[in-house]
Amino acid sequence: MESTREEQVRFVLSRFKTLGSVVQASRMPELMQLDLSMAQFRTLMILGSGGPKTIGQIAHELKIGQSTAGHLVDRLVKAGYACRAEDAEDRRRTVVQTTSAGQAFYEHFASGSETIARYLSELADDDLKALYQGLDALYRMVCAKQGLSAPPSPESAE
Amino acid sequence: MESTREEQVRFVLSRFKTLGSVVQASRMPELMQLDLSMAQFRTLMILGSGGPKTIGQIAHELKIGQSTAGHLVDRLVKAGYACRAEDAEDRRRTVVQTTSAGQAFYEHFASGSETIARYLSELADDDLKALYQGLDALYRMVCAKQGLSAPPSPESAE
DNA sequence: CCTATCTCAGACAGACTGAAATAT
DNA sequence: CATATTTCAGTCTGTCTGAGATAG
Repeated sequence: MESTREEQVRFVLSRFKTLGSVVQASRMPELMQLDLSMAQFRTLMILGSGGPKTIGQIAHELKIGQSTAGHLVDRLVKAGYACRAEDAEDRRRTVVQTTSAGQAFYEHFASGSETIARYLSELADDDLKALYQGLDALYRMVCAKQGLSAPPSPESAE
Repeated sequence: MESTREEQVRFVLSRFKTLGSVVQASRMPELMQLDLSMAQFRTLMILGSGGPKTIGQIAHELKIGQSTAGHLVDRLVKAGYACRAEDAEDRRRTVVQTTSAGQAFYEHFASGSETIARYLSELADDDLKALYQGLDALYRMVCAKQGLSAPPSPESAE
């Protein structure tokens, strides 16, 4: 491996790109069958990434009226992707969150990790270790740049 | 690093998951502004991943009528994400393909590699090398499992 | 005549709004 | 009374279909 640093960066990037295409391909069947409108899809993505939200918060993030946001949530609930619960602090508020089906769908879309998982366990020992080291370093870089919470040690991994 | 293989697999997977969430977060602004319906979005994903297609092929893949597929393509063309060209072999056929804007959107969605690129170049040398080795091994595993073309050597990356 | 696409007319669903009703 | 959400018209846009027109 005698390539320059710059070449290595380009190479890693191209691998990320290719693996991204594989993950995207794994998303296609679900995307085809998905019976959600774009507005509903957006709502599901917001709930999946941002956790439970009130109707008002959803309306604000999507820049639509509360009436419309309520309708969107209605449909997500009917489709089984979201559910409502009363807010204990203020019973006027309804907190909306993903169901397990909704969260699973979001995660499949966000990371496609089930797709990766199928290949990962068959890697050679030293390749797995290398991936371990490289991804962890990348993760820590992302955390640092985004000012996220201190990188948890390997032991606390999900 | 004294973890077992199984722990390492779980750890790598959790890192993929987290990085996937970061990439997903980077997709949100575009997703919010995206003025495409779900049917149009699906069509764009098909064109982006599968290359140029005729109206008939698109209709078949989406399991809709050719009339509807034609309308969907119309809108993608108006939105600037796709364009039509005559098929040289059979001038009855119209070949539809993504514009550069459409392809860029697809790739942003599929891999989110621009997001990764921002962090990659600042990794320490040995972490970058490790990522290089690990991702390449993973890529080769994917190629092997999917019976894809023989893994190109590092030099032919991209 | 056959095939690929486009055009047209019409049914239907979802998104969205603003105003009024309800609940806390 | 103020706030969060729902309900209630009503409009608009997009999807989809099938029949018929057009082109190769």
